Amino acid sequence: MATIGDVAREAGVSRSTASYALSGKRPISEEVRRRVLAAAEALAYTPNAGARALATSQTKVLGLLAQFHEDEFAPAMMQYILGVTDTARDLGYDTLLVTEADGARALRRITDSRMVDGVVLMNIAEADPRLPILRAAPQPGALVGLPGDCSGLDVFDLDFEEAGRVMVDHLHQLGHREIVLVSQPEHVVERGGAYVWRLRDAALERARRLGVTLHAVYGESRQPAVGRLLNALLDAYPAATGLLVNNEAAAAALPSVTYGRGLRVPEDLSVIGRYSSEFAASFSLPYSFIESAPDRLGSMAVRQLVRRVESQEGRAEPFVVRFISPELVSRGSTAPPASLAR
Amino acid sequence: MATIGDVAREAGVSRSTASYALSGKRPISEEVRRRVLAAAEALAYTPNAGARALATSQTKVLGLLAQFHEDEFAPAMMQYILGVTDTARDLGYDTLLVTEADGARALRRITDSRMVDGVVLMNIAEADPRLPILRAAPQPGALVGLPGDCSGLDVFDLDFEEAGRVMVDHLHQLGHREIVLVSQPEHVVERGGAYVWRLRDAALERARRLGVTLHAVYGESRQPAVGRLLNALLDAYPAATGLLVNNEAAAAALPSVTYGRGLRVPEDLSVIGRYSSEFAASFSLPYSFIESAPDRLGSMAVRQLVRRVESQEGRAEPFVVRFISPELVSRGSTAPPASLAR
DNA sequence: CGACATCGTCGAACCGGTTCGATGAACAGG
DNA sequence: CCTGTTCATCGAACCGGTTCGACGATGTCG
Repeated sequence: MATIGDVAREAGVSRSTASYALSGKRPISEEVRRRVLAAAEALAYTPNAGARALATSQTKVLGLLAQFHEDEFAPAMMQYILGVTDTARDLGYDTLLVTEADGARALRRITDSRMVDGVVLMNIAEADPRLPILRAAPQPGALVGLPGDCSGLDVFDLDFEEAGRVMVDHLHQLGHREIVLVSQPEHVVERGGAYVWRLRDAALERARRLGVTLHAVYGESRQPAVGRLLNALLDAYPAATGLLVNNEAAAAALPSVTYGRGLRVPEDLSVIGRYSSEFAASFSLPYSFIESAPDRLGSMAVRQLVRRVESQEGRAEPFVVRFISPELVSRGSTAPPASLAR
Repeated sequence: MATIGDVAREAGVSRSTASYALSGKRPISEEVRRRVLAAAEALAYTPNAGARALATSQTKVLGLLAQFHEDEFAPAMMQYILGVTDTARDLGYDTLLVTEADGARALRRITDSRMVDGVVLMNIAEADPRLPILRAAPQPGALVGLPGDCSGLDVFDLDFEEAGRVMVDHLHQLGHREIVLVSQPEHVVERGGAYVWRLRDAALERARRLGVTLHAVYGESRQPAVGRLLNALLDAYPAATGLLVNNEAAAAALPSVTYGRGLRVPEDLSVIGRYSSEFAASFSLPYSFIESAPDRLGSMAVRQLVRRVESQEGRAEPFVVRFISPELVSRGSTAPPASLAR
């Protein structure tokens, strides 16, 4: 493999001149520049990433820490990851994907060893053990997900509280007065998945103010448990006319449950989900839903991260906490309850 | 950040001695070793990855090239990726995930710059433009998926031909004589997705020999197109009693289609899919299926790759092409056709 | 008691880039 | 003609590890 020394020899100049000719960081005569570029081309020269990283303290690699828990729904993750890798590449960075169970140790490893210029953290928990490590790390970081303490970090997330209110408002306006909200499994909450109760508590609060009865329950993340749970819920609350689903697995399982019970959507039951449009398309979900915009969130996190990485102004800027406001995408799965129908 | 020079000074020894004490590559007195380890601990020393890569020509990073095409089903990809990253980490490697559209250029970039010690390629096409680059690269590579020309490469894939035969045999034994096979969209085949016609052609051949009528058609990868297609198929072949689905999106969409038509599985229609058990669980699919074992394939590819990376014997070993034999996981979605029922 | 292994440690070189200060040539101005 | 710039290029140092050969202090043996 050709080194810059080989290129310099081929072009008949010194190594430093070759370097400057290639980087353009100092004026070089047209003649020499041409010779160097020709030599680099002829030898198929590509700089050695390790050597460059050592010299410049820049790796042009970003870390992406994603955690896959047994009770989470892996397919929904893909869109976040693609948002990050695609945007990173557009900005000239490669992505180191770390899925290690011990996220804190993994984060320490890749930051301390200087493998990455910055890190994006996903699956943020309320009290995430990775955050103290990230704050102490020499590289900047960005979060997709809102932790309890955002200090010293850039944070991007869907506005789950507003999402909860939008869902309740929408059904209330149509005339619904008894609604069920299916959240993620209790495990997700115990692990610190704050977004679950952020949406739920906001929804409960809004329902209370509007005089709507809202039954908020934990869901399951797998079949057949999630199907059984949905059936049990519909049995337990026969008067409920609306169903809010903040749980991808439950949303994916719902069509077969309603078919099985002979329920028509929206005539017998109005449904609103919360997931990405990609997810909706993949799983053929026929429900109106709050767009969770995973690709946009991943992309935003990377852009902000790269700004901090690349400029000292960026590094000094105040930290941002940015919420995407929930957009309700209509698929016609809501209607006034049967009791109000003419 | 502490360097090995800092550790050496703190321990009162030379840099080389500190290095040997940490690596154990030369005998070091117990006393000195203790001092060095204590110093490293005290200073929270972590070797700089770039410097180490430069010195040893080893990065301890593997590249993972995955392509996401518009008309493919992204959620099914996740399991392959996890199989690779988890196994890589077990063996001491991190994973650089590259999803660039121009896979050939991306491959050249990460191999030429020596960012990775080896590469795993996914979504292999019959005549994959990345293969010549991989063969010329200084690092070894492993494929998940079977290309037209396997020379000089380690290849891992499901035995799709056998899968096609198993599916047909199974339905034939139950008494089915007219079957529909839904494959991936035509685009996937045009792009070189050889696994599609490997399964299809083997199934057609076996059906011919058994005197079974097999209608092989291209599918779609999205809703609502895939749902419409399934309905159209069931209209077009009313006498068909069996359905083979080599298409994740079609399998995911099938439950609502059968419910919608009032078809019972397996009484009115026997169904066999081809996907992973993870996928089946995520999407609540109630069908018997050929296990595509993405995590096992990813894991096998990484293990073989690491063997080649880490030993000169491994590097010299003959190249392997290894097929996972298709396992039919029963979910009770097949039965004798209604015409034979007592 | 001197020659010779053995053991533990050190210094220097190297991996392949980048970057700073110095140097020499060409040229303008006094 | 001499001085002072400007411009292009070079040499050397540096980033932070690893590794080879050498060297001094022991201990062993004749």
